[in-house]
Amino acid sequence: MQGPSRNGRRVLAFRPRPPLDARLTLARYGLWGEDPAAPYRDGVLYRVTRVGDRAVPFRLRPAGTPDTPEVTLEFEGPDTPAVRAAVRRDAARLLGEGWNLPAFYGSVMEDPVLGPLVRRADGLWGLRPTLAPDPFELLVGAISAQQVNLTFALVTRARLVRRFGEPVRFAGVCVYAFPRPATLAAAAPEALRAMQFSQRKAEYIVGLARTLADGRLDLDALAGAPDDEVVARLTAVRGLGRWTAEWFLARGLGRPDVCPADDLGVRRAVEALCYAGRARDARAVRRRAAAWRPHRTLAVHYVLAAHHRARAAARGRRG
DNA sequence: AGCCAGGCTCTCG
DNA sequence: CGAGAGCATGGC
Repeated sequence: MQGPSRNGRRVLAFRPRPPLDARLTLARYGLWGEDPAAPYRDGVLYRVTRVGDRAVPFRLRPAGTPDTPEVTLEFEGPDTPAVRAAVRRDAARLLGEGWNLPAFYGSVMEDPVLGPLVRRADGLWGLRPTLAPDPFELLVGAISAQQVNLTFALVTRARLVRRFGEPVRFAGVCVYAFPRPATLAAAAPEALRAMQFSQRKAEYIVGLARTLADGRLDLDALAGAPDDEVVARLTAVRGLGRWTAEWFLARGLGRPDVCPADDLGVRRAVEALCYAGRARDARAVRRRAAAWRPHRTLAVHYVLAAHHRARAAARGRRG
């Protein structure tokens, strides 16, 4: 798996288990503007992973086909087992390597909505939900996205990253390590106000950072807890509600059977694909999603992707 | 101009 | 409890 050093950079090449459409999976990084903690250029994703106190930049370059996927990782730093493991782990999460797509595809083959979406010819073959490499980054991103459009959410979060994150230059690209909880715990909420976070969101973010920095909550430890306990632990923190907790379960912990029905995008997608575009509330969406057990996370991801694709196509036709 | 954005907390009946 | 107000700003 380990390759030679090239241009002073370490190279790791591997073949993930198919099916995996890496381009499709990573496409979300270009959708709502650039994230300085995850710049996506010409199909190559740049990231920084932390190993101890060291910030290690790397980039992920997909190749091959969904049925014969190939990935090249390049990183800059000491070539130790710990560094290689950290880079490989983050790449596995970014590519959603842990999802069991064959089981999901087999399970929903006869579903009237999902069946057509999971066929080889549909174009979503090999799509996998990306898992956030950093749980704190995921939660801050979720708070940023509460109640505002995603473009604006990403703008505010990008300001936060540039102000409090750690810039690293790699292969001519500036990529930021997302700020650590201790850094934001020491920040003044007023500094976040200046980035156009609302007063409440500024308090939520700094409060969460303090809760984590103090050790009152250990996000990594939640990996071993059942879904409902994770939700209870997270929603006990001010600013984290059910939507954020379910998003964390799905996109942070990779739990297979979660339907974040409070999510506006999920609701719109289910309305479009299951109810001919007629309005439905979160309870109705949850009822509909019950048919997709025990693969609701993947099901929701595919419905979202299909809806997004249809909208993009409609925009393209209009000009 | 006005309404909606990938919610959440707080208050009140 | 369930419903409703307030939050702050950008885009259509």
